Amino acid sequence: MTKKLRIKDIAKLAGVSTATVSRVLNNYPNVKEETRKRVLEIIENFGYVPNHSARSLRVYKTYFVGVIIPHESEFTFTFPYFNIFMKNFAHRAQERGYHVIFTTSEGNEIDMYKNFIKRRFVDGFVILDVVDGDERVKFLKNQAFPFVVIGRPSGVEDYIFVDTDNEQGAYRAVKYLLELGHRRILFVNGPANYSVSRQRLKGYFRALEEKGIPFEQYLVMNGDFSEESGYKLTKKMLEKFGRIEAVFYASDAMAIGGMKAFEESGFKVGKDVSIVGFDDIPMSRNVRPSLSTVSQPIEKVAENAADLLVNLIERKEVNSIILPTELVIRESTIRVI
Amino acid sequence: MTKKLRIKDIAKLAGVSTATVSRVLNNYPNVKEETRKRVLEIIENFGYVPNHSARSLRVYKTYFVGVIIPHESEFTFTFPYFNIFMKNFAHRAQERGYHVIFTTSEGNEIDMYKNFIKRRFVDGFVILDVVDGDERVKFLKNQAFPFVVIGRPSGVEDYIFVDTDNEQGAYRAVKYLLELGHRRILFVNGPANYSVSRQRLKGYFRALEEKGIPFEQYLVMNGDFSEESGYKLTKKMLEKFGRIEAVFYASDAMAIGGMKAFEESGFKVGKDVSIVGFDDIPMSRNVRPSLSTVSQPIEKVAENAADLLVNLIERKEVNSIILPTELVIRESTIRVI
DNA sequence: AATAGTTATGTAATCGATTTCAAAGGGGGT
DNA sequence: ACCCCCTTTGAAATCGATTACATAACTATT
Repeated sequence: MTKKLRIKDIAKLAGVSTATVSRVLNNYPNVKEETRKRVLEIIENFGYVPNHSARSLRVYKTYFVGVIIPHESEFTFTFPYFNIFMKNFAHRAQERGYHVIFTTSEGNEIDMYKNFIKRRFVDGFVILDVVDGDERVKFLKNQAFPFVVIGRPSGVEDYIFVDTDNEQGAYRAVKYLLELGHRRILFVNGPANYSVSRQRLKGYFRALEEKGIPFEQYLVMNGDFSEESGYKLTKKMLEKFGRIEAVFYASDAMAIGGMKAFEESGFKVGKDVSIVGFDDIPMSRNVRPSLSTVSQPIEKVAENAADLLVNLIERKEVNSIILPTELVIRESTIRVI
Repeated sequence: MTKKLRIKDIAKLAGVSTATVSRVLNNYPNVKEETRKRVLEIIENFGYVPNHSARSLRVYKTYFVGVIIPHESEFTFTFPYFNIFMKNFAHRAQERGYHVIFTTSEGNEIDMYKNFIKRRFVDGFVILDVVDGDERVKFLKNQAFPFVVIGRPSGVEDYIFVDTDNEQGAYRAVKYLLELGHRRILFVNGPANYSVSRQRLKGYFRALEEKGIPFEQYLVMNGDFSEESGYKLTKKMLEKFGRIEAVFYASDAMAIGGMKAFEESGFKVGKDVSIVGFDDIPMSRNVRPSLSTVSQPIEKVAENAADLLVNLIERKEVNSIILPTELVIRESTIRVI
């Protein structure tokens, strides 16, 4: 292991003081061009890089941002593409000079955040998997600590977020089902206390309204985004209604659960019944029939989240962002007129 | 934001020196019980937590470990369950007092590691997605920097790893196909320069040998673990052989690609042909027919990796670990005698 | 040539912990 | 009362950077 170099060593080698080396490192203006060159050359030759802890201690910044996931959370389902998010978030953050600390929390989440802040582990947080009135959002807001929310919970105010246009996505999906000729469209939504659920319901409502079709409360139910809940709710609906024309599910996982239920009851999805999901998880391309769904631009969500968070930390101007979704048509839907 | 507390403040409040507070914080023996109590109470009351950078600087340890993923890597496929790995790895590391820094690298990977080491970002690394003669392994070994490898590459020596028993897994899968009555079993392996491929080939070979069936080189081919490569190779085999009894794929993704190819050619998987995958990714449960496969204990791999890495960092005794796999029988296989 | 105003550089303080070293305090034995 | 030894404590150095402040060196102006 090459022995460690300190700023002092570089200073001695270049025949200057540590202050000058530091000025060169941090691109200060008042350094003679000749000196700057000499110092940079030595830094380059010896491959010197400043110690992160020392710098961090002095400037009171860590250049780290935190991602904390509840250990029990089924985030994989409620926020699909988690790894794609992480990859793109970390990448963009890194381009901006920050690194990501990833951890899971067990029990009291807020304690984890408190601890991170007090220890000065990170300069900011990104918050995933939020619910209405989210305690973490309240806490961080209260602490005036930089953070960005993925999603758009209600019951808390005045925070910076990145979200996809759920209302628009649901609207397009339902509108498409209507255009195919379906009239009675069931909607298996997510949990009622999620803002995404509220937004998707709005979209569902708007599409019906536009076509002059009355909204019927009994056609809407709440699952928990999981495959199992999709399966169970579909079973229940089949018992209740006998025959079903079309269903819009608020997650691909629920839609896939629903597909199983239909098959078991002898209905062919994409022939006897049309279904549309939400998320466009990889599996949706591979189920038989492949699933028509609303696709979310996760990469962009991640990149924007990183940008906003860094801007927030560096006190630049920031504005929340809503990204458009896209309807992907596959085999699970069929025209009836 | 509650104003920040320093060890000095706690010392003053408790009427002792900072040295004593530090001794209490770090559980040193020579502190009078009465003093310890008083100091602890104040620490508790004021919610004091030591600054991480300062501590880090002084003790020359960061209590961080690094996970660096090549940005272009399709690790999701070659190492499925990436998020499950991360979740469990981070959780166990945290239990041991360490946190995870996650990042992606672009271009020269080794530079990234160098940088992390020189900056003293982390105390150790875990390395995923390794190939034979992996440069990162060589580099870190050479630097004598603590690291743990997931998998077991050849061409590099004397490193600590956590691996699943690929040889055993392949052996069980092929043995099962033989027991079902199949005789000519094709094998779509992974890339030849991966140790997992070599190990799985060994298992395939052993199972055949045990039944006295001669090994035929032309029945084995190399894909790249991706769904597409499974599809293409299967198409090619169908052209070549006309009819196929059974295939063992070295990844579920390839097996699922293969299923498509069979269906397109009019063969019913689980009736006309038996196929077995490897990995047990979530999708395998949901394709039709569901996929028989070899399941890997990712959670345990992750936990063991964290334990080994921390032990390595703390200079405790460590031994590499090989974890058993399990054969999961579903609908894609059928008995023929 | 004297002076003012920049520019370039160095000295030393600082960030907040841990740890070395020295010394104070307390108890036991003679 | 004295000495020794062990426990407990504090003062000050230290980790490796950045930065406030002081000063030296240079330029420009009169």
